Amino acid sequence: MVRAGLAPAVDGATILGVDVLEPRSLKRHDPVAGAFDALLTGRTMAEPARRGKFLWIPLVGGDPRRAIVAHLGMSGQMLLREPGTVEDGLLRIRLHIEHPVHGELWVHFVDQRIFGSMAVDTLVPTPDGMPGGRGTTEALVPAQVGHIARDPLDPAFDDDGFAAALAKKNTGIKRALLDQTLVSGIGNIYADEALWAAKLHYEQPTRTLSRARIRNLLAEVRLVLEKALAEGGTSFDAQYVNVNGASGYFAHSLNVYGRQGLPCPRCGTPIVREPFMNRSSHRCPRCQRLRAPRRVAVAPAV
DNA sequence: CTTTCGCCCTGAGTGC
DNA sequence: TGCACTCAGGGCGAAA
Repeated sequence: MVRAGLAPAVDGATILGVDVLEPRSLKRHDPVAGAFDALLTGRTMAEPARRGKFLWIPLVGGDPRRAIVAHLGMSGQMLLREPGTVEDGLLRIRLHIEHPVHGELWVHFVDQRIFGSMAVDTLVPTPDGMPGGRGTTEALVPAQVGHIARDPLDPAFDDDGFAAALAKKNTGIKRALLDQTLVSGIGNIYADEALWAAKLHYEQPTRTLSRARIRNLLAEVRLVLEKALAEGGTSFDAQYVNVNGASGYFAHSLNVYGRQGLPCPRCGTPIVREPFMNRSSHRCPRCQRLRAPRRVAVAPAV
């Protein structure tokens, strides 16, 4: 939704100037190729693309091809503003752009916790030759995003490859969902929601999941991601606004996340919250129990 | 090689 | 009232 909102304003626009108010917001930028502002000033942007939680805006022309890369972290936002707008102290980076139709605009990278960051990065070919991400037809992806898997809403996402990877892994299903090299775009909240919908325990070993269960889980993941996109994403920061400035809460749609002690919407059993990877997992203790594998692979007794 | 862990960061919230 | 402390999140490099 950030990408879709940004697209009409930046596609075809030229960058007139760059203000970096918080250098720490450039931690993804490798200065070897040049300074962030110098690489951007005077360049024209194409349509933004997205893969997982990374957003990038390709620059038109140039050799090598480059793109503005942004990771919004948890608290990051890309906001469109009229020039002269007063922004509060959370503004980290500003792009001053001029669009052939919309005229001059400011693009604000606002990030309270400085977990997100921006960079100028080179574009490299995708190994599978498919478009680099949603929003682009070019088979290019920023170098630093190359190891990130496609997200399940990407038409080029490989369902069978994902299932095959799960069969080989020795880990729990939630760890796999959060592993951005396997599948991207799923954070702690969406993982809990999708696992609840699929009636799976977060520690269910991936190798015990049948193809049918994996298919079902992927379908639930897609529903969660689509709902989140439609509602403008999840954020618990009260000042959350989308690219047009409208408020976008998702919290009212949550079935398990943050609902410990409250009844499971499906069976009424109180939701529990359990420590997991220095974070927490929420699940229904009745709907989401560990399942025995259908076929147990037992080593033959000697 | 695979898997796990700690750190980055800061405002909101909690407890004394 | 004020202070100390905890928590939340995604990605990355280090450690196991």
